[in-house]
Amino acid sequence: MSSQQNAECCEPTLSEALSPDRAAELARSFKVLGDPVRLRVLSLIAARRGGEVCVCDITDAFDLTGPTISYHLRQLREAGLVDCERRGTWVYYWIIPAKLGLLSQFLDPADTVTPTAGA
Amino acid sequence: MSSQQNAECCEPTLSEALSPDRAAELARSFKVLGDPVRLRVLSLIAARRGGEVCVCDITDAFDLTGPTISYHLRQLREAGLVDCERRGTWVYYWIIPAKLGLLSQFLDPADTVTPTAGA
DNA sequence: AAGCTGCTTAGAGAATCATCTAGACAACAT
DNA sequence: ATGTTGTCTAGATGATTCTCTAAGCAGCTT
Repeated sequence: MSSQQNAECCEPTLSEALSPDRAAELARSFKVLGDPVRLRVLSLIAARRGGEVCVCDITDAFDLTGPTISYHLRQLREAGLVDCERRGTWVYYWIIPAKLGLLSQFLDPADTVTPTAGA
Repeated sequence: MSSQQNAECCEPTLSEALSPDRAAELARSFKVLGDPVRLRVLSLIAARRGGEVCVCDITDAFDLTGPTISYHLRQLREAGLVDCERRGTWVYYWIIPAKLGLLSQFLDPADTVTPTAGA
């Protein structure tokens, strides 16, 4: 675990020029979000009251094999978007809101120069 | 142009279960954001005072050929993240804040159940 | 301990993607 | 009209991705 390499002081927004390193880091997160299955998995986890979902429930919700779901969960995990814990037989996943918040804020147009009304 | 197919009434957030169609639509946007070059291009456009950037300025900022930049700009355009207009010799690009806002809000953890502190 | 179930890892194959070169179109200049 | 410059399209290619099957580990049950 520990997937944050370049934790810098300030969270970037689109309105500030992005260094190549920072861009690569953010792009990796967005790329992980850029798959419909992963987005649905993430949504399924986030929508769950209690915040935790068993892998078996996720697998049941899709027409995909277990290994495929496992692959997508790993992508989400390695991107720092979710974390998991084994409890006995089952493995439970939950989302990491801080990471989502960082990405959300990066895209937030409130922090971004509005075109044709720029200040 | 006109890339919004299923404009529904409410913008989705992660906290609500995502339909496969909606997930596919959102994933396409995030996939476009999931490339470091495109993210830097978008940042370069968004950071520009006045909100508009000539393609030639973008191309100059990268160690990539013109066609490659053009390819990425097309991806951004088809995702509805930017739009462009030709003015004489040059083509100018600007971002579309509404689209960014939609994606930002989708990821906003304020709209999302916090794990272990769920409602 | 032997077997069963839940989940992950390993490896393979088809599809998609990012990049390039070559060529085309658009607008301006001479 | 012809040439020059800015941008885009077409086609090709190596790399990456998503999915599967097969096999492995972890923990429970008997």
